[in-house]
Amino acid sequence: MSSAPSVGRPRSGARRLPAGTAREEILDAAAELFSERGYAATSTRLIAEMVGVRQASLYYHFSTKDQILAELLESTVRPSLTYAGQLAAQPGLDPAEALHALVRYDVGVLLGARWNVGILYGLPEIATEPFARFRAEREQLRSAYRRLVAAVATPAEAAADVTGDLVFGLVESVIGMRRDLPARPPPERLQQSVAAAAIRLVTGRPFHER
Amino acid sequence: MSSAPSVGRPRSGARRLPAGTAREEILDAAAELFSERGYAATSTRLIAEMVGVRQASLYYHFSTKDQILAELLESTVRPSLTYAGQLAAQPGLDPAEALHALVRYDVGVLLGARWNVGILYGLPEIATEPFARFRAEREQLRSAYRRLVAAVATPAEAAADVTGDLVFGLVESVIGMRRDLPARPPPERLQQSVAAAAIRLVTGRPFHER
DNA sequence: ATTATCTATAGATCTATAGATAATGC
DNA sequence: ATTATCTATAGATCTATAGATAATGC
Repeated sequence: MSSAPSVGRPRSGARRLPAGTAREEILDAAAELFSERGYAATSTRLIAEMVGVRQASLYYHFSTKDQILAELLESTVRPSLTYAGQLAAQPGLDPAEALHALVRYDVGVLLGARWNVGILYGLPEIATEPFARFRAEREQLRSAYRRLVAAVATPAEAAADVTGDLVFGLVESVIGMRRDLPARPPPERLQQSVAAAAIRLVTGRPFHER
Repeated sequence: MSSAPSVGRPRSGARRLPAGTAREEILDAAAELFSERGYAATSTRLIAEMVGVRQASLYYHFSTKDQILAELLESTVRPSLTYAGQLAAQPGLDPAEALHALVRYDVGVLLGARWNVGILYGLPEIATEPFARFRAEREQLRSAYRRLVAAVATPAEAAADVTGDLVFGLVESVIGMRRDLPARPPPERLQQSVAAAAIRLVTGRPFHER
C-alpha cells in the first residue's frame, strides 16, 4: 500500500508504479517481461531496469529469480481457488449453477489480470521445487472442477472420466486466446461463452435446458 | 534414413539413435530436453552431450538454437494441418463427422509424439521472427477448426463466435494432461473422449443424437 | 575432395553476494 | 539504528565462429 518509502537510499531511476511498494513494482515488471518475452529470456537486469533500480537491488526483496515467478503464479491461481472453496461451502447450490459460476469467475481472473501470467503455467521449468506450492494449488483447483463436473454429469458419464480435466483445460484455453486473438470478444462475453460451452460439454445440453 | 554416416570424422561419444541421422538425433534430444526442462534452460552443450557430439558440432546441422526449436514445432503441427486439408477436400463429408475425425487425429498426434513438444506452444519466445512459419501453420489449423465448427453449429451459435477457438483449446488441453496426469486414460480412449466432448460442446447434443 | 566431426575461444552475458552509502526515525 | 538502495565483482555460464582433423569416396 505505502508508495515511495521515506527511508532508505534513493533510487537511481523513476518509480514504475508510484502507488505501489517496491515488491509490487518488481512483480509487475516481472509479470510483463516474463509473459511477453519469456522467463529464462528475461534477465534480472532487465526487470530492475523497468523498476528503476540496479540489478542487485532486486535481491533485497526476493532471494532468487525463481521466487519472483513463484509468487506471480501463486497469486494468479489463488483467487479462483478461494472462490471454488466458497462455492463448495454453499450446500444448497445447484452443481450446474456452481460450475457455471466458477468458470465465469476463473475466466474473468485470467482475462482481467494486468499481464497474461497464465501463459507461464505451461513452462517445463515449473516442474522444479520452487514451484511446488503453485503446482499444488493448481491441482486443488483442478480437483474443484472435477468434483463439480462429477456432481453435474450423469453417473454413466462420471465414471473414470476426464470431463473435469477437459473443462479445466477449456477454461485455461482463454490464456492462449488472450495471447493469440487480439480481436477476441470483451471479457464479459467471453466469460459467458466459456461457461455456456462448459455446461454443454458436461451435460450434452444447453444451460437453459438442464 | 541413413544411420551412422560412412564419411566424416568419428564422434566422441556413442550415438543416441543408431537408426537415425545426426539431424534426427539432435531433434530428438532437443525435444526431450526442451519439453522436460525448458527451452532457454537447455543449453546447446547439454543437447550435444545427449547426442554424443561436442557442442560446436550441432552448428554443422543447424545454424541457430532457435532453428532447432522451430523445426520441432513445425513438425508437430504439420500432420494435423495436412489431415485437416484432406478432410476439407472431401465434399460429401458430414461436418460433424469431419470435426470428430480431426479432433481424434489431432489428439492422437499430440499424445503419440515421442516427446510432449506441444508444451512449448505457449512459450512467449515463440512470438519472435524465427517462429513465424510455425505460428502461421498453427493459425491455419485454428482456422480449420473454426470452419468445421461453423459448419456444424446452428447459424445462431455460429455468428461472431469463439466456439471454434474453444474446440481448438480443448484439443490442445491434452498437452497439459499429458504433462500433469500420469494416470490419464490410454490414447485411444482419450482421443474418443475429447472428440465426443468437442461435439457436445459445439452442438449441445451427444454425437449419436445429432 | 568431401563430409562430419573435433578443439579452442571470443565475447557476451547472467545470477547472486559482499560491503558501502544515503536517506529517515528515534 | 534501521531501511532501501548503491557499486563492484566473483564465478559460472552460454552461443556461435574459425580453423584443424579424421574418416570415406573418387
